[in-house]
Amino acid sequence: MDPQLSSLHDDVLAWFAEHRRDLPWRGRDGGRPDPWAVMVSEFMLQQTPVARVLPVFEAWMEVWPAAADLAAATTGDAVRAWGRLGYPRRALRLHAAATAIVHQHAGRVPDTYEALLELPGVGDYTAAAIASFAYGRRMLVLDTNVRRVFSRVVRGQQYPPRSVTSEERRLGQELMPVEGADVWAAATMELGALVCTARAPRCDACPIVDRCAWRAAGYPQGEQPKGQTWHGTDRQVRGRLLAVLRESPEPVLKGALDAVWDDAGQRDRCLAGLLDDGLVELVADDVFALPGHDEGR
DNA sequence: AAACCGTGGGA
DNA sequence: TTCCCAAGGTT
Repeated sequence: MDPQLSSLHDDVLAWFAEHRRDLPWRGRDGGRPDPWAVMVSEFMLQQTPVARVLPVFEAWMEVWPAAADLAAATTGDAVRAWGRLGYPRRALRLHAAATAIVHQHAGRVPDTYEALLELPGVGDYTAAAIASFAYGRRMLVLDTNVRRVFSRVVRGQQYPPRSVTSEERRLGQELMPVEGADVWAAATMELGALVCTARAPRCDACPIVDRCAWRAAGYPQGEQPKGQTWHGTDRQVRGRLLAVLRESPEPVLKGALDAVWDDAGQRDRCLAGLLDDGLVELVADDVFALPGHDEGR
């Protein structure tokens, strides 16, 4: 192997060995983690910071320690347990994935990228991550952290392209070690999360700062990806509506939902959208709840 | 393929 | 205070 590449691996892996966080979905003392725990964590971590996932993950695994346990619950229970993680459709998709695992995979989380990709809510990143972290398969795991690290170190640019390019895949494959690709994936992700951060990178703590093309180029400022609007959007309204239902143990009257937003047209459209998505259920005339409220179990 | 889908902590 | 953005996926 290219000796320069080999020393890059060594430096990143040595840094990881020292600074690796002991997260509950990671395996203990070198052993493989529980695939279901990996899967739950990956769903929760989609666009949500580790610190906010931690307590919800612990509670979730306590209640539903296996896919079959979640599949036996109602989707409403899943949405409520999801709490304030955001993007609650992920809770529905995780529930649907658990159901598919029970019915089509005998309750075991699939161990191939292809089978994982078939599950609801599992895209390229999540399929590769589960196959890698839970089963040790040699997969290219390209998350936002890895893409940022590679963009800076190799391309010399502050930010990666908006969406994954074939060039990034080619580079990622090239850099991926033959052995221990799973540890390499975790290490490069961790480096991006803890050191090579988006906002204020801690280059003084970086194990490969001397090889960084972005640093060598004098930290040229890339174009900021344009932020998403928030105030006044349907997402904000949906969030408020669902918060009311999530925090109420009992179904609520429409009046309680009407109170969260002035614009009645937008409010009703959002409520209809939530019903359509399966995040909310109509219990009776003008009475709403999270789905499965009266199903029992 | 661009737009949509939540939330809250830190800079 | 405002803005950024965090282990993406779906349509």
